[in-house]
Amino acid sequence: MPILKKDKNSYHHGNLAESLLDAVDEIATKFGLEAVSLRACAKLVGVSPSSAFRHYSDKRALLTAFATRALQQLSAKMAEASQQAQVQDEDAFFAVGLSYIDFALTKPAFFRAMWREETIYCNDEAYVAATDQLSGHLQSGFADTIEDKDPESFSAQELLAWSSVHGLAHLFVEGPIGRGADKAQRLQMAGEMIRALRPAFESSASTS
Amino acid sequence: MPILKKDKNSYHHGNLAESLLDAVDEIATKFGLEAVSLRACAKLVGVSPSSAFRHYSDKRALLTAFATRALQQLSAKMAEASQQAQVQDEDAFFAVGLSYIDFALTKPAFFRAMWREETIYCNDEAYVAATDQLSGHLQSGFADTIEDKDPESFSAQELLAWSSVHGLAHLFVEGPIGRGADKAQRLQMAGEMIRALRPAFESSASTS
DNA sequence: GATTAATGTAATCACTGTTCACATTATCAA
DNA sequence: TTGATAATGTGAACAGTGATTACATTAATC
Repeated sequence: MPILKKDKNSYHHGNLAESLLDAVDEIATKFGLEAVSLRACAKLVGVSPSSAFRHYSDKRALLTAFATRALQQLSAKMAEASQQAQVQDEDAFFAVGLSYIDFALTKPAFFRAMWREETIYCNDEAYVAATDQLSGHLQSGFADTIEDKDPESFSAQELLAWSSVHGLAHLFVEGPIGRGADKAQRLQMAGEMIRALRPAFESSASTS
Repeated sequence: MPILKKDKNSYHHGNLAESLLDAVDEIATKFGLEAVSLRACAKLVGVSPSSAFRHYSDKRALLTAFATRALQQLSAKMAEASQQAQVQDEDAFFAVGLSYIDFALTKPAFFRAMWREETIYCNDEAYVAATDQLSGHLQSGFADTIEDKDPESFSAQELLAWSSVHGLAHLFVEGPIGRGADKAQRLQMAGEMIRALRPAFESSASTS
């Protein structure tokens, strides 16, 4: 279990950088991403507001670290889904895509934090690495042959795969789609959408 | 031309509600959506900060109105693209989808403002109407038969159409895709993605 | 022309991110 | 062990934020 609140009698916290991320997690989950403030995080951890700046140059840097952690969590879920699908000899992309959307539905505040150029430092080394890892999981789930491919280049079909899954996830979280539906129904919709995508992948000779 | 700055000698502005939206437009375009503050808007219009609250109950209400206006602008672009495609006997969905992505690339701050549940009142009547109109344009561009359909229900293919186009637009604006590319190159990528989507629409009997 | 509603203002509030001088503690060489 | 130094946390301050309130000015209406 992570240290969140500081021992009141000790001057040093011991693990403040991590604990601040946990605080962002907790506040964002409970009250939304907009409710995350440095001061609220510091109070939750039991530390003065200014201490945060010893570990993060900015609020933006803190949110960047949080986004990076969220991306890694999503990557782990996708890897798990992919592995499980291969064991059970099921469609790997279906499983990976569904886990992507499931994550967005389960942790909407995390999903929001991941993709926000104005609130994070999107050229941060760790953040970029995390997005690369993510796209790698999608690509390998999509066509499980390629591994060492240039993460910058996407084929039209790979672009389509990521875009459609990401788009539905985002429309669920921020848009008008699926407003009246619960999570199970939304996952059902997602499954049908991914299935409808299959014909686009089978005729591999369609792209010039 | 819209009234932005108030006549300095007159007490009343005359068109403050609209002008505040123009101010949001200008600031968001120049300095990003995060830079939009009520006070900055008021200053730009030449009016005291508190006057904004006579026209908008909230900052959130102002941003809701702005998002609504942006949605209407996007709808207009899509309608135009659809019409032009039909005149030239081209693929309507291709044109509509491309114009969706083009809008996101041209006015990223507007696109950001549209989809942000925590910063707008997403149950606002006008906002909901604007999203309905938007989805209608996508549906009619996708299959130009349906018109009076329930905007709440999407077929798997319609879901796929919106999600993929929206997803790529969002990944361009907030994500790591197309970082090194300029606008023309990104539109090229978008065109290829939409083309790759076609096989999913041709076999209409694929859905149960 | 007087009354009333609409609209803009100034002062003020709690809260935010951020900085800086300072306090406390950990680390490590002598 | 001691003492120097780096690391880490604190308290007080700053300007900027959204929001509220009592008040000022103007437009609309009868």
